[in-house]
Amino acid sequence: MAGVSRATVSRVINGSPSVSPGARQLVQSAVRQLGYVPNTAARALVTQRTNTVALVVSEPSSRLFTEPFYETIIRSVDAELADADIQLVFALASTPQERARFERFCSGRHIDGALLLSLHEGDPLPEIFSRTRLPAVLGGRPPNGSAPLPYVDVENRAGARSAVEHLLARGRRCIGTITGPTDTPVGNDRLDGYLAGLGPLRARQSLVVPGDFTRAGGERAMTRLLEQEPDIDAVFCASDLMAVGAMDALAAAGRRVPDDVAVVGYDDSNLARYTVPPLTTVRQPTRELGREMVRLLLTLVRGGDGPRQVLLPTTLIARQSS
Amino acid sequence: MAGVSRATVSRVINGSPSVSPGARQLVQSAVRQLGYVPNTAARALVTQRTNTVALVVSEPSSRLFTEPFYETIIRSVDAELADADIQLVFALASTPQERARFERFCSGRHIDGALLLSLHEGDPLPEIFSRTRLPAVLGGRPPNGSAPLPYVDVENRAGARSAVEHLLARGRRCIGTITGPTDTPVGNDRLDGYLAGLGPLRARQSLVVPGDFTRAGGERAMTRLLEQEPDIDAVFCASDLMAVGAMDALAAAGRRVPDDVAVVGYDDSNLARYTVPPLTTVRQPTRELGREMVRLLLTLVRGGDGPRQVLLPTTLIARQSS
DNA sequence: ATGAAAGCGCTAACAA
DNA sequence: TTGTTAGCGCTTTCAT
Repeated sequence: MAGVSRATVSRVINGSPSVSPGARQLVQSAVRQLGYVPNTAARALVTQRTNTVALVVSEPSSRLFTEPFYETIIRSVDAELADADIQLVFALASTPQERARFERFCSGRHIDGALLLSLHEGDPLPEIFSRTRLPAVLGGRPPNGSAPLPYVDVENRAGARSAVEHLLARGRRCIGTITGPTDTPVGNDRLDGYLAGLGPLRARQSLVVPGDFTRAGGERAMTRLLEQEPDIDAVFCASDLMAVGAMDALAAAGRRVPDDVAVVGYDDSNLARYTVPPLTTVRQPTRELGREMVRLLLTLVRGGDGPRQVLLPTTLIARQSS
Repeated sequence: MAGVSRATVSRVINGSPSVSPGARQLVQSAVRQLGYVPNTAARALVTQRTNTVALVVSEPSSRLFTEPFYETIIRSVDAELADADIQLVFALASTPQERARFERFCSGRHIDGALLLSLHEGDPLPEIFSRTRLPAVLGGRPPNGSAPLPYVDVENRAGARSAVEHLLARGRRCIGTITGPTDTPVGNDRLDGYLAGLGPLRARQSLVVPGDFTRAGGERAMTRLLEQEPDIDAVFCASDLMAVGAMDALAAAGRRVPDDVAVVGYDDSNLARYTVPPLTTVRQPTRELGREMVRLLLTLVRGGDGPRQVLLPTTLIARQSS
C-alpha cells in the first residue's frame, strides 16, 4: 500500500535510521490506515526474542496474598517493565505440577528471562535457569547450595542488626526474636543480624522462636516466647505481619506495648502504621528491589554484563511500639 | 537422527494417530536424547494459536491483594488452565498506560483469548475484544453500555435478596445496606437484591450507604449509617471485608452484634469464619466461577459455540452475627 | 536509501 | 503410513 518493499516497512517499524523521510511517512500512514500490527510470533521466530519476561513466585498463593511485600514488588516490576514495553507473565510455582508446567513454558522459549522470588532451599528453579542459560535474576540471595545466579537483595543482616541495636539503645536487655522460615535466606539473614546485634550479650536458645511469616504464626511464637522467657522485655520479629501477631499475643497476655515489651517488625508495610501502637520496623526499599531486578534482567537479556549481586540498604523506622 | 522426515516428527509430537509404532519409538527416543522442545513461536506462527490466555484485572493492585475473592479466582483459573496445558498471563489494567500496553499485547496475537474480571462502567476492554473478535469471557455481567461479551456470573441479586429475607425472618425491621462501588455490576446487583428483599417494606434513602469493598470503607459507611439511622437493627454488607469494617464501627459505637445490630456479609471468604462473632454471609461459588470462565473461553478459542451467559447460584451461610 | 532473497522452526495439504 | 513441498509473517544480509 505504501508502494515500498517489506524490508522498508520493517525498517520503519523498528525505527531504523536508514529510511528516507518520505518513505517513512508513506509507511506510517499506511500502518495507521490498515491498523497494522506486527505479528509477535513471526517476529519472535526470527529475532529469538519474545519481549516477555516471567515473574515466578515459589510460594503458595496464600502467602502471596497475605504478604504485603509481594504486592509492592509486583507493582514495581510491572511498572518498570512497562517502561521497556515488555510484557510480564506471572507464574506461581509452588507445587511440582506448577513447576513442571513452568519449565515447559521456559523451554518453549516463551520468555526472554525470569525474575525468581522467595526461593527456598532445594528449589529446582535456579538449576534450570543456570543449565539452560536463560537469563534469570533472583530477588533475595540464592539459598545455600543453589546455583549462583545473579541477585538483588536488601541488607537483611544489617537491617535486623539495626533493629536490635535500637532496642538495646532503649535500654532493653532481654530481647527475643521471632524468625522467618529457616529454609529461606531472608529468615536466616535476619536471624544472623539479630545475633550480631546482640553482640557480647549473646542470645539464649530460648529467646529464639521460629515463625513462618504469618500473623497466626507470630502469635503462636510470641505465646511460646512468653512461656519460655517470662522476663522478656523486647522482641524483634522478622516481618510486620508476625509482629502484629505478636502484639495480639502480648495483648492477650496482658502485657503492654511498649511499656512491658517493645516490639519491632520488618518490612515497613502499610500495616505498620496502623497497629496500636504504631510499629517500629525496618524499612526495605521494595520498589527499588523490583526496579533493580528488572534492570539487571534486561541487561542480561540484551546480552550485556551486569553485576552478580546488588545490595540495597535498609532504614530503621522508629515508631511507638519500642 | 531418527531417520524420518520432519513431518513425521511433527506428527509424533502432536500425537497424530497415523504414525507407525516403530517410527514413533524412534522419534521419541531421539527427542529424549536431544532434549528437543518444539519452538513455540514457530508453532504459533503456523497454527495461529499461542496456548496462552490472559487474566485481566481492571482494578488497582491494592484491591487485588486485599480482596480474598481474587486469590480464589486466580487459583482456580490457573488450575483449570493447567489441565489444558495452557499458560496463564496475568495482567493488571487499572491505568490507561497499563491498558494500552495490554492492548498492544493482544494485537500482537500473543494470546488466544482473555478472561476479564471486575469491569467498571466505561471500561474500554470489552469493546476491544468485541472489535478484534479475540475470544473473551467476562467474570461478572458486562457493565451497562458495554459490548455484550459472553460472561459467567453469580446470582448476585438473588444472593443479596436471600440475605435480606434471612434478616427479616429473624425479626429485623430496620435493615440498612453498605453497597459496593455503584459503577460496577456487582455493586448494583447486590443493591437491587437488597431492595427486592425488603419488598413492601421499601428502603429509606438513608438506609443505603455506598461502600468501596474495603474494610476502612465499611467502617466509615457503618459510622454514617449509625448517625443517619440510630434505630438500625441490621445491616447487609456487599462484601465480607466491608462487614468486618462495619463490625469495627459497631464495636466502637458500643453496639453488640448480633444483639443490637445483625450483620450479614457477602463472599463467604475465609475472613467470615474468624470474625467475632462469626459472620453470616452469602457464599458464592468462586472456584466454579473460575472454572466455568475457563471452560467457556476454551470452547470459544477452539472455535466452538458456548452459552452467552452462565449463572451460578449462591447459598446463605448463617453464622452468629445475625 | 532501498529491494531481492533467504530463512527463522514449525504444520498441513498433497502425493506417493 | 510417510515424505515432499509450501508457507505462516517477519527480519536481515547482501546487492544495488
